[in-house]
Amino acid sequence: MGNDFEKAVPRAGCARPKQSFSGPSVIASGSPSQIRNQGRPGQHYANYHSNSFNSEARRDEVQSRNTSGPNGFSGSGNKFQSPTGTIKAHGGGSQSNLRSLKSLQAVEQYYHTLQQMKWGPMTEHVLDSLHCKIDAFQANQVLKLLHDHTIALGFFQWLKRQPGFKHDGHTYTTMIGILGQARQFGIMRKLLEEMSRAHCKPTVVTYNRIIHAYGRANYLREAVKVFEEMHEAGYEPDRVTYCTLIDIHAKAGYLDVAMDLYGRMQEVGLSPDTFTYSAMVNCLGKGGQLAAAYKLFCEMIENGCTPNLVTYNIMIALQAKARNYENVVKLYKDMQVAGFRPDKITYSIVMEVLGHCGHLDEAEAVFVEMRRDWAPDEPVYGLLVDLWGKAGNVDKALGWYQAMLQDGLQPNVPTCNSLLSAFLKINRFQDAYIVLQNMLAQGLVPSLQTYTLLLSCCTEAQAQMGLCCQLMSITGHPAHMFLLYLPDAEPGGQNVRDHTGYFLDMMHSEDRESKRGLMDAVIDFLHKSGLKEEAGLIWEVAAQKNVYPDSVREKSSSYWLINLHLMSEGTAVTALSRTLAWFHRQILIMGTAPERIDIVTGWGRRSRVTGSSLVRQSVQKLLNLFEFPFFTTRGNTGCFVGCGEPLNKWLHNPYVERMHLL
DNA sequence: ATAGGGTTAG
Repeated sequence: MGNDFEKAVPRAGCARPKQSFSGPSVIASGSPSQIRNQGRPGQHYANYHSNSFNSEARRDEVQSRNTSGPNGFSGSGNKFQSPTGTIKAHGGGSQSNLRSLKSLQAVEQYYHTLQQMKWGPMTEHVLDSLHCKIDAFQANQVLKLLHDHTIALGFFQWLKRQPGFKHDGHTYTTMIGILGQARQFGIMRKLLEEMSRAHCKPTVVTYNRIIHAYGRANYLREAVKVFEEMHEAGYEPDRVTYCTLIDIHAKAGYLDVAMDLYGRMQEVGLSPDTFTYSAMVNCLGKGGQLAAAYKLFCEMIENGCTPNLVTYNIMIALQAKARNYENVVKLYKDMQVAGFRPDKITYSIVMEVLGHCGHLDEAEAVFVEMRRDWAPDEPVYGLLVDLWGKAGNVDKALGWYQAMLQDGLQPNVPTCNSLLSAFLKINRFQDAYIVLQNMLAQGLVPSLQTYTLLLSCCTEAQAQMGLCCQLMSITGHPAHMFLLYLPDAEPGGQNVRDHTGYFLDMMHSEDRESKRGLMDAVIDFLHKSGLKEEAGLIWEVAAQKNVYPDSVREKSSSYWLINLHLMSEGTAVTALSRTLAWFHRQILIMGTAPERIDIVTGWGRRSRVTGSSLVRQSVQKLLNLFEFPFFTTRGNTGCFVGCGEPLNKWLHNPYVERMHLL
């Protein structure tokens, strides 16, 4: 099944506004077209992004990126340290230094004016009253500092009306980039057209930004279309174009497409650079091919391409996740020998490793060490909240949450999720309720992860289901409507397929991991609630939509791998049953049968102890019950293998189609 | 003349 999906051109949807279910009545009676027509732009998701990073934090990032070279020294040259970050000023020489200073003042004036307000009729008057001439170069510098797209666009349009001012390719490209990041695709496109009319032809950079914007919002088809458009318009894609395409395809679960692009890039004579290598190392590692990732990392060095801090962080994180601690320590040292000081991300990776090994005190010690070089940010505090919460020590988790507030930081959604999860874990529902209410009161919009952890809790704590449901309901997340109005499966199940399809389309721009997490929780929940037919149908739709790209693949000709490794118990059983049923149908329809099937359960998602996995146990039970002819290989008791004639014979049984109902 | 894009934690 997976192979068909993976081979095909990415089918991740096309660009259209995100929709949200507008209310129960729509869904209850919901024909698909009704839902479509009544959908309105998803406020929910727009908010999520403006909340998850405040502009202060982002500026901080920009600053640290710009100022620290490999050794933490700031670059020399004509740079001014200013409150708005490092701005490279005009030319050289003492005469031009004065000019630079004036130019800088203009940039600062406009920036400070714009930063303080929302865009409104008054803003223009204030800008007019500055009586300060500005050219396209300076305007571009101001634009780069503005993260709010409404303000940026307001300023951009105001500039057009200034006598003597003319936008150029840079200001257009920067504006297009800001709009793209804010997912304002319509306006972005308009501006691209306008650009040609204004005699500023777009460049490769302009196209790259657009491709990136679509890709990060998960509109892969659209991103590829722009890539083709660009080609037809006579532009040659460069390293950045390829790097962007590689990254977005890998993130969306199309690792093979990413690999293919990597090859094509080299065929046209573009050698990979540090960014491209980093992206590739990351996507191989995340795709479960750690050995290949490390090989590429070494190859990169052999080819004379130096890893940067990000590359090291990626490689360290991958080794940490695979629990190869010796490699972690080695890379950590190599990184410092290469002249890079650990940054907040490096420290976070180390802290997380320590936390997961149960050494929370040492994780705290690393926090103290980090503090010597960096001001802790929200994610670092959030990590400690999470680690203590997972360790079951909610007092410590709360302590770190409060330390974060005292440090003047605003909590964000992931951190609240960690705290919420900590309370749920020890069944303190009243406190969980307070956390959730607090989130809402602060204008934080519960995320897919919030809903997912509540639903998982609901599945586990059967006795407290009512309380969990209450919590799920007050999140206001569309996933709740999806579950609440899930219809009973009609024969053939088309109604459930449609319902699920529309929900997943709505969740389009969420990242794949989050979607997988939610679908996993939903399927597990339904399976355990006895709605097995529905669970099976939902799994099929999710698989079709590439939410589980790694679950089924043809390793070599007629040799298939079913990977249940990252799934919950209910999902694993459902996925396995439906996949075997698919093989059954393939035999009947196409006459093609697999020669061998490996069913990999790993140790299961929640197990920390080798060999004691709930997933493995349930899968084995299921296989035994249906007399699936399997054996296990030496050294891997979590892998069930079926092959040859016994497998073929077994797959012919009609009951294979109904396995998931048991 | 000057400037613009892509990679990592939660």
